[in-house]
Amino acid sequence: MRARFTLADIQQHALAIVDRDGLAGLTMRSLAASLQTGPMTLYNYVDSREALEELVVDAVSALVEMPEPTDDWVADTRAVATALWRTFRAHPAAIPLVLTRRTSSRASLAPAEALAAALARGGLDGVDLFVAFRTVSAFVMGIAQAELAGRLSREEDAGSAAQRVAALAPDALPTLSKLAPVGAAFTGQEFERGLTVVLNGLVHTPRPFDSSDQASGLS
Amino acid sequence: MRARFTLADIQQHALAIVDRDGLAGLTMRSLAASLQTGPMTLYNYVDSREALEELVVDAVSALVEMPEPTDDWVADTRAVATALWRTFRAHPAAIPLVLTRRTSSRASLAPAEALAAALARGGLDGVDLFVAFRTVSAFVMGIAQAELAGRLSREEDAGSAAQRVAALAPDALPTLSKLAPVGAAFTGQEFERGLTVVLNGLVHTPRPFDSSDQASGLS
DNA sequence: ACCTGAACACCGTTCAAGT
DNA sequence: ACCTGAACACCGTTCAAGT
Repeated sequence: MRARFTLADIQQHALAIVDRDGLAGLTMRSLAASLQTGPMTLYNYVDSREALEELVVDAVSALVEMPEPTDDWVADTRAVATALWRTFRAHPAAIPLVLTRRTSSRASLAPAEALAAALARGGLDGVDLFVAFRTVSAFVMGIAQAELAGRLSREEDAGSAAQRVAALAPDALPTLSKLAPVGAAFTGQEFERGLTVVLNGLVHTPRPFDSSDQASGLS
Repeated sequence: MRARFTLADIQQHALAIVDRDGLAGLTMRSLAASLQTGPMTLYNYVDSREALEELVVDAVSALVEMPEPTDDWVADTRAVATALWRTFRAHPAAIPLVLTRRTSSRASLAPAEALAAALARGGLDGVDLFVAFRTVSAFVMGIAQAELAGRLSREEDAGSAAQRVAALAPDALPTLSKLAPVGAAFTGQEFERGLTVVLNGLVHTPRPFDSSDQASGLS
């Protein structure tokens, strides 16, 4: 019998389930039901649940709309990071998978290549390029998890973090107590502004990068 | 009958299981066996598996060795971030929980307060303080996941990422192909150097932070 | 009140049998 | 070769019964 499904079918249905029901909603059984077949049929296409999750990561990665390079490497770096951010925002429940599951597919490495290429156009290479790549990646992944995945999966409103902090002794957490209402009111621009900070760091860190070249707080 | 266990007992055993057997090794049943009791006994101390995982996050957070404040806010910010990094490095299997599970315990908010306080000592407040806090947090969390959790849970050696990339068409991934061997050879200093980039960004971004104040790539 | 065994409704996956 | 039902070894948790 010929193959009933394509890998793309499976990816599409799996991502749809994650988007609709969350990560816990995706099981071999629920995916099989979505494809109108039995659970064991999936094992003709996928080795394991782990492999299925990597397929979801590939599907999400393929949705990143890569920008065209320009002559401004900082703007290009920002554009790639923003493209990743937009994709994560559209599929927040999949973020933990993207952070956790390692893939080597073309789809998942294409955004990484675009990011590395933009940084290389800024004259970074060798260890400096590696550090810059890891730093921008870590920022994008970390803020996506904190800002997008946390909130949605837990059905938190914007003010709940503030309430949680307020419930504790404010004397022991004076700075967080002041910060919490700001965070509740100010949503959706952390990414852009935080990315500006990271990019300014890339521009203003002497090369080669070296942690002994620490900027003084008095400058 | 009096309580046989304390919450600290449960936290200690749970974290020990995660450290030894990984996240998948921690189940209500394995934890109960470790405590020499039945699975249902745990429900006298913990509402659910989710709550148990939050307890593990608290246990990890409590291990962060908070530095004393000095008169240098940049050094203090670095010290708090580094303390977090050291704790994550000692318990890499727990990192996905720390990234994913939200807690409001004193233990887990203490490092956050220390970080926010260090940034506030640098003159940051309001939205700028919030952005700076999120940015440093995102960098620490993101790089911990990428550098520590990924490698250990998958038993990857340092060169496997390079091999994966090399296995693909290098023509399509020219920058990553050059970058992969660098990453394989250069391990363990991404955090320090990346953190320097982020801190330099904080120092060199005009206040109030605004993404229109983007540094030019020509500076 | 605190404890806990039996049982239920799941889950991923092995195995063996179908076509 | 590709498909797939039955069954196995798990899992978190409800329920009810113990002390």
